[in-house]
Amino acid sequence: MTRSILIADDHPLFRQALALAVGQVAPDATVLEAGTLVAASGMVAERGDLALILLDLKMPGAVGFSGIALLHAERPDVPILVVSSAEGDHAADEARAFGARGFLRKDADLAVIEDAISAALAGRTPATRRSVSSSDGASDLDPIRERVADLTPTQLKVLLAVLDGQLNKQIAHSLGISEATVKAHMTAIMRKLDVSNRTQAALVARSLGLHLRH
Amino acid sequence: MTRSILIADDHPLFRQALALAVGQVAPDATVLEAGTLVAASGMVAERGDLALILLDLKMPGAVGFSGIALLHAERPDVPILVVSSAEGDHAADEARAFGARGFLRKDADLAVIEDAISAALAGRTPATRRSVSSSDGASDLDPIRERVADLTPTQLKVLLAVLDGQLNKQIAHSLGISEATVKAHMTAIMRKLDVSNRTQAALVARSLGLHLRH
DNA sequence: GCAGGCATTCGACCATTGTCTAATGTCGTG
DNA sequence: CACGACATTAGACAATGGTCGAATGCCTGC
Repeated sequence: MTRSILIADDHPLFRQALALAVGQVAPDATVLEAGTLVAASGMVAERGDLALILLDLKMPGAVGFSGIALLHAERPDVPILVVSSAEGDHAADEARAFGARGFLRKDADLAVIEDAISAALAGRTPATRRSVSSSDGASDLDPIRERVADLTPTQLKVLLAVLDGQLNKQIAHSLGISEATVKAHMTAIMRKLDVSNRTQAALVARSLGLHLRH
Repeated sequence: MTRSILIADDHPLFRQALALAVGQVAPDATVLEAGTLVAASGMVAERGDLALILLDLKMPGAVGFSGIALLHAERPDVPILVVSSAEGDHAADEARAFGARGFLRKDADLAVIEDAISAALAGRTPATRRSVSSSDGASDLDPIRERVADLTPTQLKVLLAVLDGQLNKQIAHSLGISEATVKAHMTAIMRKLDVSNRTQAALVARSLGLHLRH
C-alpha cells in the first residue's frame, strides 16, 4: 500500500528540508508539495492515500487559521501537523482548536520534527509542547471559537464560501450539491455560531480569524 | 444665539482640559460632555445648536474610525475635530477621509489646540499638519475607502446597522424610515462599495475598520 | 444486531433581500 | 429663477435566503 504526505509551505527551501525529514522517517511515502493553499486543497481532494499534511501557518491564500480549518474540513481523517515560524504559545492551542493534530516550531530540532512526523503517521498525537496553563490544562478560548471547531467539514467549506460573499447558488455549484442542501448547512452553521442570518455568521467567522484570500 | 460644543472622550480629566481650552476660545458656548459613543450620538441628535465636536479617536463603543463616520453621518454640517493620543501620520488622513474636519495630537501645544478650535468654529479648516506626501498631496488611500467616505449620512447609518447584523425591517424601525427606503439605501451602498449583496458589503466595511461595539 | 444520534441530502413553503421605476424636496450653478 | 444633480422616500416585483419536515446512510454504544 502506498501512502503520500503533503508538504504545504510557500518557501521552496523549507519544503525541501521538510521533505528530507519525511524521507528519513517514511522512505516509502510519496511526497507532495504545494506552495499555495488552493494547490494544497486540490491535492488533498485528489489523493486518496494521503496519510499526513505538514502545513505552514502562514500560507499564501489564507489568513490566520483558515488554512487548517479548510484542509481539516476536506479530509478530517488526515492528521495535520502545523509548522510555524515563531508564534506565541497561544498559537499552538488555537491551531489545535481548528483541527490540527500537532504543532511544530520551525526552529525545533530535526529529531523533534522527525519524531512528530512518525508519531502522527502512527496515528498518535505528537508529544509537542502543550499549553503552559497551570494545572487543569483547560482552554479559556472563546466559547464561540469552540463551536467553530466542531463545525462539520461540509459546514466549514460552506462558511468559508460565505466569507467570500458567494450566493447559495454559487456555493451549491462549486460544492456539487443542491442549493437546498447549502441552505440546510447554513441553518446548522448559524445555529452553532448562535446567530440568525448569514451576515452575522460572516462577521463572527471573520472575527475569529477565519478568512480566505483570492 | 447660543451654541454648544460637544467633547467626547472617555477620560474625564482630558475632557476637563479640553473644556478649559474651549472656554478660552468660546466663553459663550455651552460645553457638553460624553464618555461613550452612544452618549455622544444621543447628544448630537438632541442639540440643534451644536457648533463643534471634539472627538477622541479611541472611544468606548467604536473601533477605528467608526465613531467619526457615525457622528459625521448624524450631522454632516457640524465640524469634527479628532483628538488622538499618538497615532501615526496616516491616521490624520484617514480621519479626514471619514469626515473629520481636523486632526489634533493630544501632546500638541495648548495654543495649537485653541487655534484649531476657533478656526473650526469659524468654519475654516484648522491648519493642522497634513499629509507629508511629496508634491501632489493626493492620497494613495484605498480607492474603496474613498467611496465609503462619500456615503451619505443615512447610508452610513444603514451600513453600520448592517454591520450589526440587523434586518432591513429592524434598521427601518430604529431609523424611523420605511423598509423600502432602507432597501434603496442598501442598493446605493452596495453600488458605492462595488459589491452585490449585504454580506459582501459588511465584510468590506469591516475590513475598512468600520464597526460598532455593543 | 439494533437503537439512537448525527451528517448529508432534498423539496416545499415563507421571509428577507434586492431591483426598477418614480415622485418629492433640497441645494448649488448658470 | 430655472435647471440639473442627487438624497430621500416608497410600491411592485423578482431573486435570494432561511425554516420545516423528511429520507438516507454512517457510526457508536448497548
